[in-house]
Amino acid sequence: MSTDLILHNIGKYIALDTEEKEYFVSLLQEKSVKRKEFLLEDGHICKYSAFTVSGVLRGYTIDNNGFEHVLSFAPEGWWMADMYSLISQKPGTLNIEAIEKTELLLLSKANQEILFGKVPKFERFFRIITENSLVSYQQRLMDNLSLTAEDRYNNFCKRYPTLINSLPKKDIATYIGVTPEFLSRMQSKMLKRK
Amino acid sequence: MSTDLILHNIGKYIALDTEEKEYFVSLLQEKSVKRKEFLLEDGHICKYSAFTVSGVLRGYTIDNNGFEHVLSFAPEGWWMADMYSLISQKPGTLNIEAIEKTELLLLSKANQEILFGKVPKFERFFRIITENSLVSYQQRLMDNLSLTAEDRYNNFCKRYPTLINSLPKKDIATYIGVTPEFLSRMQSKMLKRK
DNA sequence: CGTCGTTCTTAACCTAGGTCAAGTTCCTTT
DNA sequence: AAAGGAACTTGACCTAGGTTAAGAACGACG
Repeated sequence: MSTDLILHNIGKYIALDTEEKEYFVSLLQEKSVKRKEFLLEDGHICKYSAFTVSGVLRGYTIDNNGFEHVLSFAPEGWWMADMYSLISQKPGTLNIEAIEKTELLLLSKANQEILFGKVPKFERFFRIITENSLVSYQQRLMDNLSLTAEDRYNNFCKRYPTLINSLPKKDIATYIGVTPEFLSRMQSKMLKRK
Repeated sequence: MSTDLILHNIGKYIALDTEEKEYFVSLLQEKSVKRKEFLLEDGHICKYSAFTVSGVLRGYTIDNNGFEHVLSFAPEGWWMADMYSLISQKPGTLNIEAIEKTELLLLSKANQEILFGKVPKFERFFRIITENSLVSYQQRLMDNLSLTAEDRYNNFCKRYPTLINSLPKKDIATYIGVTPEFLSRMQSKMLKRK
């Protein structure tokens, strides 16, 4: 599996020499998940950060009434993990499933710690991407509290124009915080208005 | 101003020798903000991370209809910043205000970068607290999508029992994502039930 | 290429929580 | 201690979005 994408990605934030690159890559393992296959199920302990080389992952929780809520998607070039479980090494609540056939590179928590010891620059890399992630969750939280469902949907379309056609509508719905039925009604209303 | 609390706090995640502690402290500046005084206003660029030594800060945004939404509180021992603005050095949307007289230690973005260069361990410290913060925003987002207002209120009371009496109810309301009027009605309903 | 399960749509009805308005109580400031 | 403004409460009414149900269309797999 090609490691170009992941190295390019990291290269945006920290500079690595050839040896460091090779060492980093040696800590990764490849994994392929089929459509609808799970990478992680709730109640289990998350042992890996997953980087998507191709395909898309979906991370979601199931509430007390059995409804799904999408926490995040991980298309090409994105990382995915149950951060709560990964950090605490306690059973988590996230389900991670492939929406389509997906190729991953996995970095185990154990290897990540070893990496931090050997190449401290990676501590910086993960600090930076965690900060960026934090900012986007803060924004999403404020959006949920202050925007209408329609505005949130339009934001989603603007922000992820490529994703919009490759994701099931029901998952977009629960990502932006509405029921699939309501998204459907909203879309037909928007069409009529145009 | 005492730096015991901040050093103790950092000590939970990384070990520092006396010299490193002194160096770190030398990069901080003290600041005192009065009740209702602003530390940062929206439209400005955030230049500092603030650590609360005593008192409480409130970080909130104002939406298009003029309504406030509390993003976070920073009581004793917590950090506060407009992370979006701090990272990007672009104008932000967060207002940071003292709820009561508050004593702060400020670490400027410039000094933080210098600190990372001189004592790389701090990169680890900030990675870890950013990860923890990320996890709590993820949890809060899922709670907003799956719990009723009453459950969110009860969670808040359980999680921050000490804060509950020192914060204005209107701020608790917009933190959990309801109007102050609705929180009021909810509370009287809960009293009657008991 | 048919079929069976998922996903999507539409419609009628429902409810949690919002809005507006008017009072009351509590503080802050002088 | 008085006054003025926040913060809080309560009530009547409203609406964005949820729920339930049933049919239609899509698409994965044999």
